[in-house]
Order: sequence, then C-alpha cells, then structure tokens
Amino acid sequence: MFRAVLTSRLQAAFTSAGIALPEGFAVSVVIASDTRFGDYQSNAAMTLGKQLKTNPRALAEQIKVALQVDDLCEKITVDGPGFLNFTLSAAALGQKLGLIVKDDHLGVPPVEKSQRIVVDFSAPNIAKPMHVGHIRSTFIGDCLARIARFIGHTVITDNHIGDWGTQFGMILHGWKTILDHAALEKDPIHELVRVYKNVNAQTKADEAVLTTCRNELVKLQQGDAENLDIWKRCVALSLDQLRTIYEKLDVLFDHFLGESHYNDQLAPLVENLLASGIAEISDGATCVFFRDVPELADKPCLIRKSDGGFLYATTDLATIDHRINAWQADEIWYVVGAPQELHFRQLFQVAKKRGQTTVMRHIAFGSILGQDGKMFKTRSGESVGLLEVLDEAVERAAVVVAEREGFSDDEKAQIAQVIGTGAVKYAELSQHRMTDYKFSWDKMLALQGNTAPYLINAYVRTKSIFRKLDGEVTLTPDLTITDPAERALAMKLAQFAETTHDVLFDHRPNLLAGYLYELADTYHSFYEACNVLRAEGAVRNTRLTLCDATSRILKTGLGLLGIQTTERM
RNA sequence: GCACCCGUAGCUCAGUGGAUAGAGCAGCCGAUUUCUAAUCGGCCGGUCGCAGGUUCGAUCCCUGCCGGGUGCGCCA
Repeated sequence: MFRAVLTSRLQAAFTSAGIALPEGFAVSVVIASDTRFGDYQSNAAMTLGKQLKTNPRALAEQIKVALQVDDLCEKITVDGPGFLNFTLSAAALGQKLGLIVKDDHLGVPPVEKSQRIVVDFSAPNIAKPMHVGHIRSTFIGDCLARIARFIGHTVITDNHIGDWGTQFGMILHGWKTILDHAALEKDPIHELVRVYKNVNAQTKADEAVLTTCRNELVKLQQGDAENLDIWKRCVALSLDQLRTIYEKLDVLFDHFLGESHYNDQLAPLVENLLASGIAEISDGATCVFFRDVPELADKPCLIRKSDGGFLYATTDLATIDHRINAWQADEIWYVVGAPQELHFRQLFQVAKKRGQTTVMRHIAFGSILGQDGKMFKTRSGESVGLLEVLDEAVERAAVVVAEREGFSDDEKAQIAQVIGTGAVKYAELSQHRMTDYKFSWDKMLALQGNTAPYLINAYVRTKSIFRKLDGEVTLTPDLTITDPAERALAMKLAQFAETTHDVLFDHRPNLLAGYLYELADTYHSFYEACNVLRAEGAVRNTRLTLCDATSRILKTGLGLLGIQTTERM
C-alpha cells in the first residue's frame, strides 16, 4: 500500500531530521483530497508544528529534505499552511500495477494479526417471512464476513435463527386446529404465517384461545412429545425454505444455530450468575445490575422472568459462551439494527463482569422507512417481502436485457438475475449503515447512475476487450503510463488495498461500494479517452494491463459486496 | 424524564479537523459509421438545522437549543 509505505518513510524522515515525535503522535498520510496537489498528502507538519510550537511550513520543508522517496515519488511539495503533497512517479505506479496483475490478492496485504471472528447476522424468525428489514443485516453481515476473510481473518458466520419463543404457542394451537397441509407443503413459511396471524387474531377476540396457546407453549417447553415433534417439523420446513432463499441471495452460513440450541444451557447459566453474585433477584425476576456504569445504572439486564421463563439476553449470553468455548472466538460481530443498541450494551457489560475478554461489537444499522418517514409499513400494515423486492428487480433488469440482441433466453435470464439481485444489494451496501433510509422501489431497482449495473457494465467492457483480442496475450512489465486517464485509473487501482482495509476499521461496506463506483467511473472515462485495441506496442500493453487489473479488481470487489458479475450484458 | 442515532443541492444520499463541500436522480446542452450508449463530456443547483465554544483552521470535535427517529424490568 502506498499509504503505508509513505507513512513509514515519513516517520523515518522525522527521525533522520532529528525531530523527536511526542508520545502517541501518529504520522498520517492520506489519499489526497484534491488531486491538483498530488496523490497523497500529510498534515503531519501542521499537527506537529502546533504541538512543538514551531512554524509548520519550515518544519515541512525540513522533513521534505530528509524524506527518502525517490523510488516512489516524482514530486514532493510543501503547500498552503504546511501540507506535504506527494505525487507518485509513473514508474512506481507502473510497477504497482504489474504486481496487482500477478497477485491473487490484487495488492491487498493481509492483516498483521489474524483473528477468529464470529459474524452474527440475518437472524430471521421461523414462521415469519423475510422482509425488507432483513436486507440490511443479511447484506451488510455477508459483506463484512467476506471482506474479513479476504484480508486474512478466520470467519465463522452464524445465523442465530429465531426458532424458539412465545409465538410458538400460537403456531402449535393453529397447527392442531386450522393448518392447511397442502398449503404447508407448497410454501411452509407462508402457511405458518397465515396460521400465526389467524390465531393471533383469535386470541384478541377470545381470551380462552390465548390461554390454550399458553398451555401449548408450556407443554412444548416441558418437552411434550407431540408439540416437540410439531415444532421440529416447523423448524425443518422453515430452514429448508430459508436455505433456498440464501442460495438465491448467494449468502453462506457456516452455522444455523438458532435460539433453541441453547435451551438446556439457560437454567445452569442463570444459577451460575446468581451463585457468582453477578445476578440478583429483583421483584421476583433475575437481573444483572450495572451500578458502576452511570448510563446503565437504572437499566438492569433481565435474564429470568419472575415466572421462571428465560429471555432474549439469557439466550444471547449462552450463545456467547458457545462461541468462545467451542469456536475460540477472538471477536464477535453482531449485525443487528440500531434499536437494539441498549440490549447489546447490557449484554457486553454482563460478559465483562463474567471476565470474557472477547471483543464484541454491535454493528448497528438504521431503519428502513416508508415514504412518510415512519418505520416501513405498506398500507396493509405489512413490510414488503424480501423476495418480492428481488423478483421485481430481476424483472426490471429483464426488461432492459430483452432489448439486447445476440443472447439466448437462458443467457438473458442469467444476466437479469445477476443484475437485478446486484442492484438490490448495491442499493443497500452503498448506503452508510447508520442512516435511516426511505424505501423506494425506484432507488432500490435503479439500473442507471450509481448502481450495480454501472459497475458490472465497466467489468463487461474490460471483458469485451479481451474477447476481441486474437489468441493469448502476454502482458509484459514494460508499462508506460502517460495519458492522464491512464494515470487516474492506475491510481485508483492501487488504492483498492487501502479501501479494503478501511472498510473493516469501521465496518462500513459503503466505503468499498463508493470506491468501486469511483473505479468504474474512472474506467469508463479511460475507456472513452484511451482506445486500447487500436493502440500499439507499449501503450497497448499498458492499457491492456490496466484493463486486466480493473477487470479483476471489479470482479473481486463486487464479489466482496456479495455481487456477482456477468461477462456480457 | 433519561439515553442513543439522524438533520448537507429540488429529491435520494456520500464526505472530511484542513486547501474551491461531492455523487446519483430530476432539468438543460452536447457526443454513437464504437474496444457494446446500462456509456461519456458540460451546465444548472448548497448561509453543510440554529447559536455559542475549542483550534492557525470546524460541515466534521465540545456545549446548548430546534426538528425527526428509536429505545428504556419480566417480547424477541
């Protein structure tokens, strides 16, 4: 990475210039905000000048003299109040490009310390369809898992399915009274939802039904054979259907350990917490108080109800134990909506009290809102289904593909699938995760502008050039980057490494999406400005190398977002 | 009441303790005998919610306020 190399060179320059850096002073080099000044810039002289109370410009000049970057830069300037601006040499860029083309990891170095990271995301409920609300957790979690793996972490993805809870009382009662077996066969989740809603409505009208449901639930929890069998079938049917959906989404889980997996561990866990003095009984319920944490002083974490039932937090604590003990997790990432922020703060505090040192992060995201700015609901009071969005997206892509010539029907269907699904994923991932956003069909399914098809199209353009080449081409290392469009593209390509690492610094896929958009944009401009196939000799070779690198970084980068590519469109 | 998140162009959103705050969409002008136009070039469009403070420098950090959202003991 140029940024890392320049940072260490700068650090060395301070030393050789005899300038002692204050404790904790971090020399920083960043990609230039304005390319008029250079490719990379540092404000180290300004921040240090402030601390040492010396003239920042003079300090910058002093460092500039001590800098040893002849192999990388053709120009270093001191500008404005004391910026150090670095302009990379064409030779250094060319060399970097040569490395990217040969490297499976496209110039992205592995992390210094590889960790075992459990990523907890998606987590749908059994008997509830996946709706647009699941888009965020599923796509963000999948993307972060892919990136973490790519830069060298060991990642375990775990789908903490909601397969246990009070809703099963209603489902059990409904199963026994109003279940349509044929409908269940055809679309299990749909039928289970119908049953659930129907019984739910009954309970509101008739108190007796509610009691019956509660009894069914108690029987299930006590291990009643019939209810347990029904429950198992519900879970199995729903899981089958969920797997199909995830396959369609190209999202992979190593585990589907639902809440029920931890049932047996809840009672001993609570006993243990009581015995160790971490938990106490309050108003009949078992709670963990955080009297030493001011913000949580009046917000205890409940782990057992006064009626003996266990809670969300209890299961999550047992889940943490499993992830630490069985999987040796160094980190656990929870990709769960922002409204649950308090829950996770409590959870992590309990873990801390228990002496668990695993790094736990709540990777929160904002809500999807309707056009009125309120939590998303359609007129009927239901969210839009996840599959409904995907199907619509594929359909809209198919309309565009249909106008194309030279594709078989199968190819057209395949392209529409890739582009439609990609568009939905990109619409989500290009957004800052904390922003609440208004759901919009047109935005989610847009095919022009800053969208997945725009990026895929750039990739397709790289591929079409190589298809037109006769025979094998051997790219040689004698690159001559001269045209501004070539240079801009080479710079962008070199920055893939920085971007990929930056994403995990703050768990923000939109940084990668933004980078890939800029790369595609730069490539499209290059494509218009620099004809590849009509060029000759070293220029042609250089441009082909640029195309090859762009091709591979786009494919890999989109892959990290969970978006597939197509060779033609 | 307390806590957290958000407030940037007509709309939807990026962005950063620094240099002239950027995209997409919408609107307008232009480019196609093509390496496939799902493209490119250009124009139009902003007191970065308001007021203070810290700083050489704040849209970004701090405080207060206004507006929107969410969450706060027996759901998950």
